[in-house]
Amino acid sequence: MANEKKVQQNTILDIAEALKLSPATISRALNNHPHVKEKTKSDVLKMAAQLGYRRNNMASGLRSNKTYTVGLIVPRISMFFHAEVITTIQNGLHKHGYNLIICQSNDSVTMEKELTEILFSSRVDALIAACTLFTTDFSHFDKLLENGTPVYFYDRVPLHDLGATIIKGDDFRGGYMATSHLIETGCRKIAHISGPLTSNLYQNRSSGFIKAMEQHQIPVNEDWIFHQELTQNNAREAMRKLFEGDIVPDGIFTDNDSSAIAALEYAKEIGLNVPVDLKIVGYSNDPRTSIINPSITTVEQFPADFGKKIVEVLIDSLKNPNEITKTAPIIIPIQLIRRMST
Amino acid sequence: MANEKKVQQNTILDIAEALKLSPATISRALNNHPHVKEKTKSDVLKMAAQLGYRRNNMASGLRSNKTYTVGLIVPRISMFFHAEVITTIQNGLHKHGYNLIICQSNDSVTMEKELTEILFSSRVDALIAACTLFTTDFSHFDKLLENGTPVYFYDRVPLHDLGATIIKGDDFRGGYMATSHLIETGCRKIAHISGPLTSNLYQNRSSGFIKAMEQHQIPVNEDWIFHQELTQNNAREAMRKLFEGDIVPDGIFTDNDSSAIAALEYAKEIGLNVPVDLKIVGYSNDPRTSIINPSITTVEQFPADFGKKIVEVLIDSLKNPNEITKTAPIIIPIQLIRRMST
DNA sequence: ATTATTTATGAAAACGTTTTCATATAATTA
DNA sequence: TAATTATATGAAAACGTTTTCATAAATAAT
Repeated sequence: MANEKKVQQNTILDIAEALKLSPATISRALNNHPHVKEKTKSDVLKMAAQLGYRRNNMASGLRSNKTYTVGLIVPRISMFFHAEVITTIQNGLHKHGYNLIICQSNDSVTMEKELTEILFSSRVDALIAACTLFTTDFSHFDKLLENGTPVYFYDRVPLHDLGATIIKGDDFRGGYMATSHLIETGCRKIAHISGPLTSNLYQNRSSGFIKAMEQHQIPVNEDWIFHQELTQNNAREAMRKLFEGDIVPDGIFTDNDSSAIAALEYAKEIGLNVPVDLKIVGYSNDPRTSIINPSITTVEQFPADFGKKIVEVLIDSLKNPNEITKTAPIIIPIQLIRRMST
Repeated sequence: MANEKKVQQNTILDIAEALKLSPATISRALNNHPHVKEKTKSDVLKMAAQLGYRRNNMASGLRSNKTYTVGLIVPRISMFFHAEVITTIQNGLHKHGYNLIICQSNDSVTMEKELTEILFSSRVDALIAACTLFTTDFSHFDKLLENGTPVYFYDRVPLHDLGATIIKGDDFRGGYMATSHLIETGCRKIAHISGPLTSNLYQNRSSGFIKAMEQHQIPVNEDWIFHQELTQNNAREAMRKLFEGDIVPDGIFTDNDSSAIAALEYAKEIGLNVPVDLKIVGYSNDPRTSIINPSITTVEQFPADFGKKIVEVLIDSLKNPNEITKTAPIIIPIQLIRRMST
């Protein structure tokens, strides 16, 4: 295909010539400018269709300084939560005529920085980011903010104010409810498998855990709180440690569902009966939690609500660029989904 | 944030002025052009960093007619197979300095057409597409091809030649192996839950199914082959029909894993023992198939191999745009993963 | 020392739009 | 009818690069 003769693309000048009009009028007609005759508009549209004209976004964006493109940086699109958020955002933006460039950081800070630079180079009209679990320095976003490009952080958000809009889940409440539920179903010896404390997510879920424990006057055993990357291997390792001691837990709250699944599988392997001997609560309502046997109690985060809210505030501030849009963090409520594991 | 004073971005002219050089030299230095002195290059790079300069991709792309951007259209990023392919492609392209714009068609033909137009407007250097199950008219890709933009179809590909490169799984062999496996484990009454015949995927998997049956001289019951959208509901509906008759199947081959899961759950609900009473084979090796009890035998498609191959041929043809790159369809091998359901 | 070649730089055009400013025509008002 | 206003269009500049062409400076060849 590459060696076939390339067909010259028609530009606005070709339409202008065909209709004996100036390029300015063509541009205005195509952009539905009020000061152009209806007859002219329809003529232009007809001719554009006939010539197979398609606007060159680079030329347009260069001149008008608007790209109608939003950048998105996400750790991994294959994570169920993010896939859902992205889908909602993309469909929402599409309705408003905006496109989305989706990038994955693979949870690497270096990659996140690089992608931010690239998206700035592309002059996206706005940037949405779910940061790496290890991002503590957010200065790579400064360039965008200085430039007046709105930035939206969701899920994994900066711990201090940057002048960006923040949309996050109610992680404290999630941790609190998950733990309270374990306590209410009879657990007294509860372990917590959590993620790195560099992330707001795990800080808050852990605080919720501790709050629930204290409120029910159950002593918190520091050795039973694990802050580590939430991989299946790490979860198994934690389980091994927990169950090699004299006193073993009767309840486990994990900060994601992969860990909950790993914990459940480990428990089954060592002959425990879940939920009789051990109860487990995960986080995120990953589709796997409802399929595994026993199904796992987890915390629903409503990713579609994240997406909807992001589109709402983003479109609002793109449509009214001069308004003061500094808002307090937006919190998306969570809900405990009770299943067979508790 | 939007109302803060916008900082004027530095351009190539600012660097030129600061160094008392012409913009042409700056451009050449930044692009590592051979005809520029080493000293000048390093001066320019230093000054660019100092001024926080970042190339404007629109200006650059407009002039040079290269965007270093590849478009991707996919039915849904949340499908495990596609998520894996995308991740591999993105990481691969990134290494070569290319960016990826990921778009979802939501399996809507209209959306697919619209996205194709938009990506053309953005003048992507290449387009990768996994089409809708219902795409039979591929003329919306013509524009790109006429323009000399290479197009790559993977997984769901056109049935006739378009002048684009095709990368697909060995669906015939997948269907054949899955069915043979059922037969070899003792099944004689085998049903097939397949997708719409508008897609090459299901045509080929079905052919593989029939071939295996015929080869083992097992009569094919047309009523036991379902061609419908592969939703969980449709799968349950098919199961209901299959098990309301006098003769019921002892083996089921479904063309995706969601259907296999639905079939398994239905079987459990009506009191069947899988794999004793009924054996089930799915397709795609979705993570859920290894978690469910019993785990489901399925066909691994090696999405990462798809991604790698696509990047390979794509980069090759972008680097040598004038070579004849017309290739025969590239077939990615599959592998049967045996699990507890058979 | 002169000419030819290589190396490094600059001036200016070009990419395809949008937008400002000016102006011609049509419609309205005095 | 003349003056004013509203409507519709065009000319030309602008956006920030890259690239062609020309040329100056440095080096090599005669």
